[in-house]
Amino acid sequence: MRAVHLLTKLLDEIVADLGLQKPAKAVIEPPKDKKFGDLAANYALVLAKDTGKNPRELAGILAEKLRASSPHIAAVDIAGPGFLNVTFAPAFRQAAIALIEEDGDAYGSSDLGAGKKLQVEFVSANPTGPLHIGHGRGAAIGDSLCRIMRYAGYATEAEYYINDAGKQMRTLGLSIWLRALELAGKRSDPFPEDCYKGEYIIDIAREMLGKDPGLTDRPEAEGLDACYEYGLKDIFDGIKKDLETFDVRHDEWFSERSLVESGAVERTLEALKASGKAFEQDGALWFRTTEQGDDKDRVLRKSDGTLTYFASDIAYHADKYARGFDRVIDVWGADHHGYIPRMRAAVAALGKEREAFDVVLVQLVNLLQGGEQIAMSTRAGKFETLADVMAEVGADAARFIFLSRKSDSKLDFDLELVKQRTMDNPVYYVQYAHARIEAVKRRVAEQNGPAPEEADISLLAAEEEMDLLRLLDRFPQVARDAAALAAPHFISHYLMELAGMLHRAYAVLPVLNAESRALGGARLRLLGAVGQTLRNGLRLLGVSAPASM
RNA sequence: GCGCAGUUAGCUCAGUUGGAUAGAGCGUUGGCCUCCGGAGCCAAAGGCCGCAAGUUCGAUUCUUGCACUGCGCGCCA
Repeated sequence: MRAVHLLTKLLDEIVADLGLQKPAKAVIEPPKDKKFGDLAANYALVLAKDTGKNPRELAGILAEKLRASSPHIAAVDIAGPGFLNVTFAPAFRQAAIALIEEDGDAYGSSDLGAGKKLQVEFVSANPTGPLHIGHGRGAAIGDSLCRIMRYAGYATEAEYYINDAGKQMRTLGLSIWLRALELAGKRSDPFPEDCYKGEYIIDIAREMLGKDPGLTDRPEAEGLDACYEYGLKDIFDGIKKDLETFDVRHDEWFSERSLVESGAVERTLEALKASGKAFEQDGALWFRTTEQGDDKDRVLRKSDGTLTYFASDIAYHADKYARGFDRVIDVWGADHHGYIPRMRAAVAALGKEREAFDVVLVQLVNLLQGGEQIAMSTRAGKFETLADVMAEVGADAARFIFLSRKSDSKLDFDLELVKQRTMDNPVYYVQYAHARIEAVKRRVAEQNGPAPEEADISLLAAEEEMDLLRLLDRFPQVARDAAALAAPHFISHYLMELAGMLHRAYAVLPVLNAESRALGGARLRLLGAVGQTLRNGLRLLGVSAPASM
């Protein structure tokens, strides 16, 4: 980031000096091959397009001015069609260490979000059963996103939306009630198809009967209510516990029922009618979402008088903005993608700009064991639930796998692989890099090795050392990109690269047996900076950075 | 039928404002432990970036068409 900043500033000044407009498509990035230098700029290429001049000629002018512009720039080469390949002076590279030491846990943070209030809503699973592995992926992505956005300067809150008002909830109460009747020997009809058939429903019913043997003697309406309330609480306690085990925290648990009961949904519908966005037809109330590009208009209140899920969802999002959030990110299962256009239409109708609402889609997780698919929707699989999977592979490994793919692509989660400690399972590779650095620090302290105070940073000149410095310098940009594109996998990929570079350097650059204590000390500080950066990145993923393994 | 995603090495996947010789891990083959942690390192082989057109100095990236895979298309939630 530092290097990019400097070069951007210098080039912008030069372009302005020449009386040219900074091209919109100007980009500065690390070249694919490090033999091209530290950073490559395409300024001459895009300026040539804008001005109609020869790109290599322009590059020559820019390069000459750039060479004279700063002592930090060691070399500027012109390559290919007109790239400017810039190499920085070693002292400038080496200064990254002091910067990282100074910034510490904040190295890589930014003010991209400028303090704007952001809400990330995720998991929000219907409380009709325990969380499964797919929810785990959503939880990992949502939680990591919160950490990344917070790091990038957004005032971020995590929220769980509880769908406790709809038909599914009545079904939950009914399912428990019927199981209770069965257990009490008062019912022998087949269990209805449309009720929840999971084992956990029977457990809940049994538990209720244990506490209240007279449950099934009560009138049905009363019994159903009791079953619903008890089941909701029981399942929610389980969900909260599962999320806790996964180190996922929500700041707010928002109840759909509270919206309905407070009249907020009705008020929202009235407002939509008043503004002409909603209309009556065929005895139902419709929302004109087609005005905003949806395929068809959507029903808000059915002709039987009941509300659709969409109706309360509009009220819910209105409530989010009313609570002062400038921006909202919903993390949804990819099977809900068809819902996005109407939700966008709703947000637009609420008078919010396009940037105020984003959806991160999370694709399905395919749970495998040794390459064999495990069914998740039935109760046949032993590892059906998130809790079971966590107990089997651990939270760190699971999170890293979830966060090492972009969210919008399918993910095979193979229990055998995730348990293995190989590069098929890179969390250990990254954690091992951190543990190794900590081990070196311990060893150096024990054996009275070189101290940081003895370091002469300018001795860091080996290829591996410069490679590490280059990579460390890139982290702030990676963290920023991850925030800007809501892409946690940028972080995990960067960490794998940094860990790989560390392992490579580790093999050839001893601290204790360095040529001098000044060099050993410098390497110690370099390793310290790598360790700090690894910790910062792992923290953004919610994965631990162990001192030993 | 319409819509949304995906298609990159044997396998699992990176690669966003169009750029240089398309990357990583696993797997395969061959090397490295008197030396701070071998959960590691080094090297080699492995590619019509789904197919075909178009846009231009340049396309894995943008446009269009086609193929295959997954998902979605209700006065369900």
